[in-house]
Amino acid sequence: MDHHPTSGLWSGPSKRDAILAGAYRAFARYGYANTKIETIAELAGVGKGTIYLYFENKEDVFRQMVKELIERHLDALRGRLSGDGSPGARLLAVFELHMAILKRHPYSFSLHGRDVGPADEDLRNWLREQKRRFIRDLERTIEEGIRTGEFRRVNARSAALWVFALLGIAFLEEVLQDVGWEDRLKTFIDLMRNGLWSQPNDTALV
Amino acid sequence: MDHHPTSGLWSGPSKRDAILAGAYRAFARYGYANTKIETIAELAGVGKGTIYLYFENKEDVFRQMVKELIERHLDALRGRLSGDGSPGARLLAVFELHMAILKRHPYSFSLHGRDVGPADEDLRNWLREQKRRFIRDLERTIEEGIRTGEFRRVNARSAALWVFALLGIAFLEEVLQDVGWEDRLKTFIDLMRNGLWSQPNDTALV
Amino acid sequence: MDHHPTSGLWSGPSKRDAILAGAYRAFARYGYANTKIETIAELAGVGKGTIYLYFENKEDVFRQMVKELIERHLDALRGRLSGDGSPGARLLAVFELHMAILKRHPYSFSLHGRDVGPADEDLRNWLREQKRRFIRDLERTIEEGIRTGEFRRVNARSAALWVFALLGIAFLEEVLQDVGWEDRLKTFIDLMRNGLWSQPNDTALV
Amino acid sequence: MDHHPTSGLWSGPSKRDAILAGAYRAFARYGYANTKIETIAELAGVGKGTIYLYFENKEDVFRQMVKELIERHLDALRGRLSGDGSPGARLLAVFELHMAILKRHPYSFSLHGRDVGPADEDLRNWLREQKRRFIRDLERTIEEGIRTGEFRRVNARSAALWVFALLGIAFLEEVLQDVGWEDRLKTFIDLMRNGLWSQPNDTALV
DNA sequence: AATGAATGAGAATTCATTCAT
DNA sequence: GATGAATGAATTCTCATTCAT
Repeated sequence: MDHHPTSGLWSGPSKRDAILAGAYRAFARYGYANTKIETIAELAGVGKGTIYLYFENKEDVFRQMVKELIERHLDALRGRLSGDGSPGARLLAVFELHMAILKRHPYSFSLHGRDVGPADEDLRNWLREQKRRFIRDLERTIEEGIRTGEFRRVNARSAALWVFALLGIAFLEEVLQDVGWEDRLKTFIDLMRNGLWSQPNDTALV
Repeated sequence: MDHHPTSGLWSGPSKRDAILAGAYRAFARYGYANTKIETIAELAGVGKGTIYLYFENKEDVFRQMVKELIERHLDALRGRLSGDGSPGARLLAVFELHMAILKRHPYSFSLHGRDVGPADEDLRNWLREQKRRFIRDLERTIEEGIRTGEFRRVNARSAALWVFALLGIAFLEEVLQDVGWEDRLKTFIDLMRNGLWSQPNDTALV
Repeated sequence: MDHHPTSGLWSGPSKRDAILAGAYRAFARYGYANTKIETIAELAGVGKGTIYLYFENKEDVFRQMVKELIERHLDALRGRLSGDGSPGARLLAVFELHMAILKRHPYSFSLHGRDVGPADEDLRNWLREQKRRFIRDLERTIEEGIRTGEFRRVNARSAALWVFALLGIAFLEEVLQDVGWEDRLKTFIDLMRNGLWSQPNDTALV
Repeated sequence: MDHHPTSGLWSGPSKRDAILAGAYRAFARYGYANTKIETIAELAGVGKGTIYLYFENKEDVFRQMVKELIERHLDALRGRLSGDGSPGARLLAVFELHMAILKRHPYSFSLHGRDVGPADEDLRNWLREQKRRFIRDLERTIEEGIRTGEFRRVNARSAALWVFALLGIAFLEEVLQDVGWEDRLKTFIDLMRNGLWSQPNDTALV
């Protein structure tokens, strides 16, 4: 069984990692506002004061936690994007991995979808930049697919946005638990490939 | 001049509306934890104490604000979904309206996607129910389209999820401002109709 | 009986005054480090939070308290310095008032002599400036006395320093309680007037 | 080169001395409350834990530091007081040395005059006792001078207080840097000898 | 109804002190 | 002896909520 790149989030022996792991669980469970530093410390198995040896304050713990979380996730996806196979195969691989990660880290959801904590300007900018970079990577892959003829001739930039949006399906986790992951993934990929309409059509809208 | 159903969110003269409008701006800008009741009062142009004449407490302000926001948004979309035209045309109309609303309410996305505030069980359940209901409506429309032959024979439930996910494109608002709304919308709809791949293909994944 | 200008320190009805009065008592009794904000609040008869409506933080309470205390004291002394009578008489009046104030405000001592709290740069500069100003006023009075022939021809600036140093006698309050105020004042004034030596002498030192 | 008794305060190679020297600088600069044990350790060039090998706690560091500082200073002055020469000459010698010490140890004044740290009963009593003893020594010298006719017939106890107060001139160090030490000392001594008034006068006050 | 000064429960943060290395 | 990472008791400070006006 392969060791999933993100399954052992903050599993290192360092106090810093222990704190981030505790913060992850606490924030996911209670939301930012309802998480006490003391709770994080308890979950991390360290003293309250220790947190302040490694982080500025509560907001800083949150910020660094989110940053590492997103960074690892996107890095993992990027690994697939620049892997082997045709652009289409790589795009599907990204999808597959994304879903797998979310499946194993239900908490991750809460963070994406629920309470990204204080709308810290720094964090917001960082997130924006990360998204931008990832979308750029998607764009290049799509351009390549267009060149090889695997993809239709679409606006690569907009298509990258579209693919990124599809990754947002994460949000729906808690919405429909009655649809199995397998089915869901299969349909998504089918739609991504072939679209919803039975007849090709690009009549102007409205 | 048509009066857009959701464009004038809380534009009424009532204090309650003023408070919700202030809360909307404050929560979107600072996040739940960093928003002070006092700030909401200032933005609303009322006294701090007044808020407690209309709401139970801070969480209640947040809850009602989100509920009304989502309710109006989804009601508007539902109006299009049950309007005139073929299932496909109605689906596109929903898309179009969704984008238009987000265009006018840039803050809105923060609330949809990220900062749903405190881990309030009640609100979370309500949101889940709303999404479920809306997805069910999408599902029925897609089933109808499949029956009429307009759509391909796909798993309607999963396809509904997929469409809902696409609405999440809202997130990208702040990410890529260099892509015009028109272009983006056109490409999205094209992809939704026809998919990204040039050759129809439904080989099993992996 | 005349109402002493500094006897009713912070006797106003305002919360701010009440807090400063409480702070005065608390700091004098326990020293800066051992004074809790809560204690000040209790002595002031207000809630803990109220203090933060009027002051930045503990250090700010201390700073403003000292400033007002010194300001009133020096203003009172200055009143005598610019009053009626010959320069010599005015100088003696300053002395007399200074001693009287210290006699009535034993706490004041503790503050002067014991724990002037955090060596806050701002406060230190302010104190220095106050002393400087007061010494300048003393200097002018001494110059006037030299002109009128009441005083000997000395370096007025240095003499002003000397007089100011004598006011520091305050410190000795707690040292020798066995010497009565009357005797002490009489001797001090005598020495200030006539010096300690029986024979005039200005042989070079060393 | 003469080894000035107090000039090389805590200059020994022992850790204990290094700590006291660091504490001296830290307390003088930041005040008791704002001085962290860690800062003292840094200034002393030792580890934080080392301090607890030589001292009970923070208060103990402060107490011992002040005690040694004052003890050395007063011992040095006492040496002059019981030296050679007439009582008047010895008094002037004390003055001279006092000024010299302050000149080399500008921080010193903060400790003498202001920030005697926490309202530690033990330290306060010790300081009172030290002052009392020194003033008694001054008193004896003055009595001797009165007997020999060098000094005028004044209340020796009050005169001793007066002289001690004059030593408080230390305070003025930071106030007036534009007056040279030489001029200042000369004027002070002149005033101490001859008084400020040109005509002997001991009319009762008030 | 409307207000905002006042409050204090509750959370964040600090830092003297300990103790394993 | 020396150290400094770790700790949690003790304090500062915040801010939702109340209530007299």
